[in-house]
Amino acid sequence: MPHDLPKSYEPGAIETRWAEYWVKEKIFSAPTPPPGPPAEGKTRPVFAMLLPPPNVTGRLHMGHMLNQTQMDIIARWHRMRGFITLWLPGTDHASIATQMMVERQLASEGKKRRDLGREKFIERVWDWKKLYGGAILDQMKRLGASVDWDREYFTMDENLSRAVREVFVRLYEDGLIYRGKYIVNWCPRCGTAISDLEVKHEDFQGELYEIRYPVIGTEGFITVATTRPETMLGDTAVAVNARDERYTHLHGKTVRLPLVGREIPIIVDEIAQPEFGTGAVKVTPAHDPNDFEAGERHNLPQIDVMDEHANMNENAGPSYMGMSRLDARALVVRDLQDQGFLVAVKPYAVPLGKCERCGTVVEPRLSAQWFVKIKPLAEHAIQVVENGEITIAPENFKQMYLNWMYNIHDWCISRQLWWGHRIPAWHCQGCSQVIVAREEPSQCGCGGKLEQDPDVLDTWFSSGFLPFTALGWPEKTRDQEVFYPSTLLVTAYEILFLWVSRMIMTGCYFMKDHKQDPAIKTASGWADKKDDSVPFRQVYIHALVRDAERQKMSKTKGNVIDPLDIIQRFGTDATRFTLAAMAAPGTDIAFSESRTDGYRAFANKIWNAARFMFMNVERVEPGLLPGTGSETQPQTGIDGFEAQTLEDRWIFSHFNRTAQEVNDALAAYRFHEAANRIYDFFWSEFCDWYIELIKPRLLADKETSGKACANLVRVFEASLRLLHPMMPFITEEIWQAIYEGNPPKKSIALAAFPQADQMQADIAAEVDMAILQDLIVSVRNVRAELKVEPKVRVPIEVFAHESEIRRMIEQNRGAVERLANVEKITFVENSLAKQADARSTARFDVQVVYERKIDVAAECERLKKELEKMEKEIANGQRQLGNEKFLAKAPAKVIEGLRTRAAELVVLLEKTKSKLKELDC
RNA sequence: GGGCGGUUAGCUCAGUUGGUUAGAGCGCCUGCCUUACAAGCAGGAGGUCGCAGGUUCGAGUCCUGCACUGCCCA
Repeated sequence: MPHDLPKSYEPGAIETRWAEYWVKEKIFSAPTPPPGPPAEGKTRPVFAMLLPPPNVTGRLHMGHMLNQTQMDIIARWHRMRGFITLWLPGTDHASIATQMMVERQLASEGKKRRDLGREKFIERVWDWKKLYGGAILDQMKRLGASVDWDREYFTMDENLSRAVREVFVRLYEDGLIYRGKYIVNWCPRCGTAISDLEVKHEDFQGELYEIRYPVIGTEGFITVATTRPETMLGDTAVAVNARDERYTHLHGKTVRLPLVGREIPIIVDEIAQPEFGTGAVKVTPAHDPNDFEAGERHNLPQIDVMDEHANMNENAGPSYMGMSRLDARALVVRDLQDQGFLVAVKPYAVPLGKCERCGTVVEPRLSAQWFVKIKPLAEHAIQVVENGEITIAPENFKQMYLNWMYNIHDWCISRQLWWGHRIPAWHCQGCSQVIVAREEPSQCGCGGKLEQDPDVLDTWFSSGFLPFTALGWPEKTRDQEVFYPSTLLVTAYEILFLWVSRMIMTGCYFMKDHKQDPAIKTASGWADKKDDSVPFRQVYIHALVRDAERQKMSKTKGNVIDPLDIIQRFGTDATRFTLAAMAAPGTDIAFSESRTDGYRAFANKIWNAARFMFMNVERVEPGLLPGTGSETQPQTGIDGFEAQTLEDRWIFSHFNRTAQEVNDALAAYRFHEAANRIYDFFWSEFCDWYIELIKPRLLADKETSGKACANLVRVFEASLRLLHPMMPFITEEIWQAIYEGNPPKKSIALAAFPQADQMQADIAAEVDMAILQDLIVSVRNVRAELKVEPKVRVPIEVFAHESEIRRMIEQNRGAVERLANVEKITFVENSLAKQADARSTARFDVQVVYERKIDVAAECERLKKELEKMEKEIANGQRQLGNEKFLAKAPAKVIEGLRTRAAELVVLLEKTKSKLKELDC
């Protein structure tokens, strides 16, 4: 890495180069530390994190990018602070999505999955996976995600499949998995059951139909209301509410089901809400989950009138058989009308459940499925969050989690698909016994032939165990002792129920007796945690990335922002920085390119500052290196930095303050604060002031320039380390260049993250510098107002309130002259406040000596505005300081601050007034 | 129906447990190619913090109500 950086900052070239380097050099591999005390003394703390496995069919989207950027920042930050950092990557097999991909491929060949047969089809899926499956992981590499590629897993790998089988069998043996015929969410297009969480609800403008059923033995009718008239063909009762007096006389009667002719009872059940519709509802146990439960309560028959494609079957009767749900609805309504049973059709907002995957309207369907009995698992999972063994941030998601957990339902885990973990259950063709086993049983006890259950398991089922299966479970491994529980899980709130809650439930269950290596646990800061069964100690929920108009991105809306496109245009560093800087906890991110553009400018600024640095190193002292700066252990300060001047002391103090704030912000997952703080430090402090202030020293004699240049390099190098987790690429590029390709570590990612130290704060330097900056800005301001030609150097007169301030300004007069374009500074003995074109602060007055007249009217207006503001503030201050209660109750610091300010304001007010008088306005 | 959020500068958003003068980026206006950077530099304008009450010595921040708006669950 030579010092001569290209003139323009081109992120593309440097980013792909380092992304490849990190992978090739295995910078992020985390070898498992052996048991027992470490050879080199202290036990290193551990930071472990599981990458939420992207779907193997997936392509990187903004959500991934935000998620991974945040994880990467936290991972790199820990690694640089000396933690053994394991970030474990992998992909999940995504049963439905992957199967759909391959089916689509087959369709283009004019084939169907059943033509191939199960075995051949699965072979095709594996072929597909090998060819296209890893795409998203390659995209991750472009992001610089610092995962341990050596440990990459795929949820269908042999060892993970075995673990899933083990889990299933144990849960079954423990009575937590059962099989039964229940109403499930059925997707007629995918041809499989799906879980509650995979159904997305939305309201749709439809109709509420009122249908009258003749009451047997009377001339009367009972009118029911329904949004799904076609299901009446499967009705087995009509329900009314006990407290609904309108129907009391009908209790115990039966009705004749129109179109079908079946005699069905009127039942009394809470399912009928007097306020809804007519107060009476039809009961269709085979086609509605609530009706199903009512049917159980009243022992009603279940008549399934549809097939797996949601077409009407023979139970629907010959007139409707073979029709789709919607066609049947139309015909049923027409027939009801023709036969005089239709009372009314009213517009109604119908809630519809749609398949998350394909958008087809879900059909509640009666079928035999496998379920997890969830309540027993939920108990512990509620406990560990309630008692803080797992923390969820931001806090409001904790409540969301708990609410959901309190109301959790059993989980349907079987899917009628081919691709996935096949359920390890065998059905005897002879005695219909079900055998659940780890290995395929040879035959049933009755001697009958066994057939394996055709269904596979929900993909989330297997993902739910990853925290321990990815660490070698069911074997007891050293990896588990070291890395379980993991430290942190970062994810979007959408995944909170789908995945996070399930990991907590299963982790707590299967790792109940697990103990983390106590030395590592203590070193990592978790000594106070009692429960090592949890899959992670902390959960951080991040926001959603929306488009610039705050719309949720969706393919159908066509407003999807492709992160790779943004990266292409602005660079990964700028894109990452945008996401970090906008990621205030709890608010969604409206991604705006203008921000990214701004952060590319920031990267460019860093680039050019580096060029400036190298230019000087080459001229002043080629071969100059910073202090080592690269111990594995965190270090404070800037190695080798020797403060010579005010600006040296100032930048050193500010660097320390920045390090403090960045560390604090990251510890609290306040990414935007960390990002903004670094941005401000690097640009507004380091570039705008420090570099400008040391320029003369860089051009001075050899000794002075050598020292100045060394300090410049040292602050720069330390700043790069501070920035590295946010902008890994540009910092690596420049850092490597500083060491001319021979750095003390293979990567800046392995160097030490700057730590703060109270002792390095230099308040005196900060105060002096603030005054100096104030003076320079004042002069620039007056120059602009007087319309002094930019190139003209002008003399100024300065009155300092205190001799120390005067001395300080004298010592730094060169800075004032250079940065404010001043010819000469003359100190005067009396206040200049009366001078109309002077600028005043509580510590000094400054006047530019220039004959050009000021714009009196404009100046008057400005001063009046200022005066008004001051008076308001003074009044405010006086009111407070004159208030006994305020003095009694407010903290001393606030009172003192207010008094200091009040004194300043008195001075300023006088000065402003005298100027106004002088101007005669 | 139940629950959770949001409303601050033209735009996008910060503002930690109430505490001195409410901030940033982009945009806008004025002037500069000052040899690191025009992806830049210097200066500037712009806000009764959604509305109405309340608590407090003190409210953008806490409480109540209202309006608009987004999301989750059923």
